[in-house]
Amino acid sequence: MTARPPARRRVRLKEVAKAAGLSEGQASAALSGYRGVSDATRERVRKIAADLGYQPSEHARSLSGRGRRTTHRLAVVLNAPTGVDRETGGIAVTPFVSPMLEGIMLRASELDIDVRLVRWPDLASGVIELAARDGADAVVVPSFTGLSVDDVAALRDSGLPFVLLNRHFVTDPTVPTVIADVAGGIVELVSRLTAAGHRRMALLTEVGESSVVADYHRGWQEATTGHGIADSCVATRVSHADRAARDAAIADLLDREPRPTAIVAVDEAAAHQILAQAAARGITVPDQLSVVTFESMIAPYTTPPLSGHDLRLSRIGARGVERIAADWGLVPTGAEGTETIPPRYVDRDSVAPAPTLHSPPTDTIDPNSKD
Amino acid sequence: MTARPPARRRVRLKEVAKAAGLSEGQASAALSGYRGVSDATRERVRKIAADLGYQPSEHARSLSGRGRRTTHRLAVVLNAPTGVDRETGGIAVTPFVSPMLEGIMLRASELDIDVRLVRWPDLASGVIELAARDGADAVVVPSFTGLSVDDVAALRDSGLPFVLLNRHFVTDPTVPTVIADVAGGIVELVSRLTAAGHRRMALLTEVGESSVVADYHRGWQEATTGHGIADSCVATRVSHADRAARDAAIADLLDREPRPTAIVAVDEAAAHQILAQAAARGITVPDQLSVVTFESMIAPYTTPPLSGHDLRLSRIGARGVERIAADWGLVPTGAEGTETIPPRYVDRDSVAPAPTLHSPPTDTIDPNSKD
DNA sequence: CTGAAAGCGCTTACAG
DNA sequence: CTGAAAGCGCTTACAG
Repeated sequence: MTARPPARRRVRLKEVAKAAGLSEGQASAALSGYRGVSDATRERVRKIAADLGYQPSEHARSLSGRGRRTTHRLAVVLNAPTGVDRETGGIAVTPFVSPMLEGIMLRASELDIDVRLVRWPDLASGVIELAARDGADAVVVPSFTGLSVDDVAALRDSGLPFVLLNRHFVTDPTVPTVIADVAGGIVELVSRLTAAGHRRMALLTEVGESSVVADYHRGWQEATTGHGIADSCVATRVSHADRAARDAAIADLLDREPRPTAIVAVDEAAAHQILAQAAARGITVPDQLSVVTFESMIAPYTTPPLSGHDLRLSRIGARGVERIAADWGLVPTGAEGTETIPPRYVDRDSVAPAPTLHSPPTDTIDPNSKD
Repeated sequence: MTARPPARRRVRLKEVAKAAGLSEGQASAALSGYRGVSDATRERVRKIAADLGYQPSEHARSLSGRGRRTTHRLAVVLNAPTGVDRETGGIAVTPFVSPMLEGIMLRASELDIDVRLVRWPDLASGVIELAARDGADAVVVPSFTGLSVDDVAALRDSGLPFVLLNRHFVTDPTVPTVIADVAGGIVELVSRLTAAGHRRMALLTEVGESSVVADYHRGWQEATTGHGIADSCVATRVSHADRAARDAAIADLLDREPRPTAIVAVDEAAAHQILAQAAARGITVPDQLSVVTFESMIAPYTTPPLSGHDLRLSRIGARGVERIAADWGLVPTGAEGTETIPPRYVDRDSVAPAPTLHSPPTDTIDPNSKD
């Protein structure tokens, strides 16, 4: 049991009104209503309320009136399989969701918004239930991999404002969403690497139907084709949950002949594994191999530190909250439909110009190699 | 603007009652009241409510009755200086608070509890205000470094259940709190290192008045004294925010003669810095120097991977929520007062038996050294 | 076991 | 600009 003394009696509006010699309606208007009240009395009532320590009940407030400005409640819907946390014994959040959630919480805090995490196997009916019982005033859905257009329709039907995070529909750009511009990031990255002389590159992403993963591949396709190096580049999908499979895919990449001179691993743990396997093979990074990632939690601490794009996921979470807040009139209205946050490239130490030798180590060096 | 169709009219209790041919009071009792209702009608009303899609209003629920079981709102109070997040432009959460917050969110989600982050320079008045306006039903305070006994008194006065995380008062063990048993962790660690032959050890902690830091030093004092090696051990406090100072302190530790054979750096970024400086000096880890940390986010990815105690901060957050939930009758009552979560030691690769040479490298080896 | 009423703490038409 | 009343959607005494 935690400490709990007798709760102090709360000050009600009635008492404030009485102290001010006014009716409740008057006091209410003076304090928060839009009804005309003379500045003098308004000021007087404010003062009295403050002195008495009056705090309006949020429940009464939202029950009366037609949903006046009160505290807003935001539901953050997590999709089912995020893994079990052995610490809490409950659900755990993935490395991708974690920073988004932090951005959500922080921005919500600044805007006085309550947040509730909810977990529904069935998003559609769940959200409608939430809406019906005052359980939430809006919904934000981070990284809902399996989200379908039907789910979005149900979301619309619920009447609740909503926004999708890191999930979008190319077929319907009007769906409110905030995503990282990973396609743009990949395009920029391929240009950067190409400029540094790289021709043989590899992309390693997650399997699954995620729209974000699709973006990586779309950007990759565009960029490598644009630079005329599509034939010497390879894009691999692997399940990061299956460590053995992931490590085998990495080994395969490293043992290829000719070996890629640059590998882009979206997942930073995979990038770390590339560093480890490269070290085991005597391949030096970045001299013989450049490695880039799209995460930035452990990147500064690997050997060498991993260069990469920071997806700014906490910013995405924060922007999601702002989109909702704009609907509520809490902040100025900004973007509509699909909104894109550009990733930010951070150069650490794992990227260097392509090695001039482009064949297996046994070959001689050809300094004039152009492929 | 996000999508927002005309909100569907909600089903009210009155309509359920009418459909069932009962009064509102009857229907209410059948659905949720403790008042006697025949099983037959209860079942019938339930069915009708479900068919109609009835969802009780949480606002009405908590406004009427005397605070019946409805959704609970938990305020998480963050202390002021947690740093500014350049991503969100708002406050950011420290590496210590982040996992606690995640544990809180996750466990709260499972128990259907809303969470709101609040940030108050003045904890006491803030909490009282929260309580008065229905802004929260309980408060959890993670890592409130500057928390005083006066603040705790104010917390008690608010009438809200509360729990402190990672902060305790030895002078008053009845204050509800959940902390990591860092003193116990240090004692265990010193025993482990002593058994591995280490005699010259160093502890690196944060400056400041934190009760947790005090625990580290208490455990260190106890353990090194108990093993009779207090004279050859050193405990250093440094501000981790001041990188230059931190790095200088680490350099000082590494350049000492004789050099410590084991360094315990609570902060893992500091431990990483030790690895980096050791590598620069040609000191091999773990052969010539063992390094241990008390965090575990980047630890698996450094070179070599850092051994260390996992403080299980997300578990601490989850337990904090459970303590509150027990107050609300949501879960069975458990611990009272100060509750301790033992850290878990994870051996990676940065710890080895002490090197037999105990003098500067220029000396000869004395295999019989007993210090 | 059941009906009809009062009331939770506010806000907002509706009259003056 | 101001008073007095109605009502938000529920629950809980209070009578039968």
